Amino acid sequence: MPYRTHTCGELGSRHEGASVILSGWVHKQRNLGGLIFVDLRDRYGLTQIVFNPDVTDNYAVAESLKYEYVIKVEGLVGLRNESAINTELATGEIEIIAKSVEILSTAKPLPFEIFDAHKEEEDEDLRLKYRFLELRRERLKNNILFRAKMIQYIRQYMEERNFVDISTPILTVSSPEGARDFLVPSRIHPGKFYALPQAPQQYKQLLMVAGFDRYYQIAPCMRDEDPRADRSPGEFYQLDVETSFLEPDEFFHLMEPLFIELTEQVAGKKVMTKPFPRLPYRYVMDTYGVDRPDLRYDVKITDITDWAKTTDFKIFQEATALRVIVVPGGAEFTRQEIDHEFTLLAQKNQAKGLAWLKYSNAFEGTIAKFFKPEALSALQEKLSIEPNSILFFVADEPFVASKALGAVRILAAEKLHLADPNLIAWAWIVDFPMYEFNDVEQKIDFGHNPFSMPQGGLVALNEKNPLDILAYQYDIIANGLELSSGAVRNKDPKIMYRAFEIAGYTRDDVQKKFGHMIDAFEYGAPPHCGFAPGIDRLLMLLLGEKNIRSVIPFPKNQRAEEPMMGSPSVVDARQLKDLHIDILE
RNA sequence: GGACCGGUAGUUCAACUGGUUAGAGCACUGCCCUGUCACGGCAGAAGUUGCGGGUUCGAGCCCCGUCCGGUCCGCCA
Repeated sequence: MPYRTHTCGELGSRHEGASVILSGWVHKQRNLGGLIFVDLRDRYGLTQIVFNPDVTDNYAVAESLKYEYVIKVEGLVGLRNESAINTELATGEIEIIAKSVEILSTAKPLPFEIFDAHKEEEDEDLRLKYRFLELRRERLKNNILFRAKMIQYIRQYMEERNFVDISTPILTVSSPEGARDFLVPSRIHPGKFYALPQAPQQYKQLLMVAGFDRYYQIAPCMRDEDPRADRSPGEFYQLDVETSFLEPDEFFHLMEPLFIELTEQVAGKKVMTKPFPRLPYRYVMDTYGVDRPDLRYDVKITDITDWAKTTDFKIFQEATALRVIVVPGGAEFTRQEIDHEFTLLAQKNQAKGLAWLKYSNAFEGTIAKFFKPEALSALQEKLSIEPNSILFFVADEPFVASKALGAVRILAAEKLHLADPNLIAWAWIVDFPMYEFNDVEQKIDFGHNPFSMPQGGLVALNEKNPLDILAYQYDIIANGLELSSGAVRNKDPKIMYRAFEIAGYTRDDVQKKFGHMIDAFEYGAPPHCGFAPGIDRLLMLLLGEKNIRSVIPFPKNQRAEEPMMGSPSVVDARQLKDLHIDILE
């Protein structure tokens, strides 16, 4: 006898009278005394079972059922009476009139209920410890199913475009740049360590040298860094992509439809702007104060330093720069919110203060009296302010003003719900600076990826101020999330040596750390570029989840532990001895 | 490494300005109920208020320390 002839999600009125067998979990039960209803659940759905002492051979077993028992039910598909139809349920037109029931597995009382529609979330550590139970819940289950569907869609997209799926090593070598490595001790080589890959960056470039031309991989990446709400602790997956013989423009054209299709067809949401805008890094930093702005709402930072000079308000007049954002609908913010939330936030971002004016029919606010009517009407003309708006001003260094207003912009949008949850505003951020100044160490560092090609090549490196050199480096962003950075790679040994030299590395350093890469580039390296969007972040974006752990089947907690399996764990002395490791203390 | 918020029954939350025996929903146990679908009704069990110390006539509440969790900063080429 089979365990089931159908799943719990597929039976309907067309099956009336059929003899069926279903297996699944007892999701809900309603014992009316002499008649028992059970909602039987599997991953496909819910089906109502009716146990009736006149029909069910072993009714006593039905009476003993508890939540989350696994049972097998044999019975007939019956049409429900008109009044008993449940329109909320896919199988709500029918029910199974049970002839017999068998308990396949019992269940202890649960640490939390699976049916959670009306409850708040339990402590996350508890949910992680019983993740196998939380995965039975509708929302998490659907997220994991969506994850599989999205990955399948991506693979199909890539395969159709001649990309080759290639696995790169998990046990690899420690890289001196970037994040902290997870290390794996070697038994055969005392005192030596493998490192888990932070990303298959170097391998994918070597694959381009090998001639594979279009590579992709759903690649596991491991980094020993502290987590965030949008950053998975320890490990995460990237859609790792690299292509040869494509200009950045061609690369964007090749990949952009994937994100449009994922948005529209897989997630059922709307794309804000097609084709995706390409915004230079300097522009977005000035205009939005961050390098991954949420573009769903049209609130921009405007520089009004020229206007400030014409006023009599000293703080504005004497400022290096004055910048402003106009938030439509912001006139409703209270003094409490302005003083204790917005101002504090601006100060946390290094601004000395935050000035504000409300505008309805006229300008209002504590600083309004400092301005002549002509100055205010000039401001209105410049900014075309709609009634019921609030203006936030920061007078400071230009960069500080934009950064502080960028944070204020995000908070204001959250409070006013300016961002449409069904809209995804994709954009490419381009022209990242090749280098940036490290204030702490007082030296020039690579801005992002040291393997990026500088714009202008060797000439730019030799002749321009390093801080003015741009890289062929781009990010893809959406709704305030950075999905990926990417770049045209530097494949010219001469340019590499020079690029590293500017960041303070000697020829010897480069030879030691990246000698194998340079060596490879000396045997025929095609021009190549790529990127690596985070799978988990992509899911957060498409599902509208705020926490990255709700799109990962078995995530780690903030201390990088997995409470269910108990990792990381102590190991046997014997294992340590094999690995030539002594634990200090 | 740092900042902020939190920790009360299995679980989600209450408990007034420090005041008698720490309450409620769901879950759990027992009984009743033949058309429920968040079934209903009656009864019951369930607590070292994270832990340690202090202030007080009296602490879930105030203070100090500590542990744990979440969010953020640092960090994440």
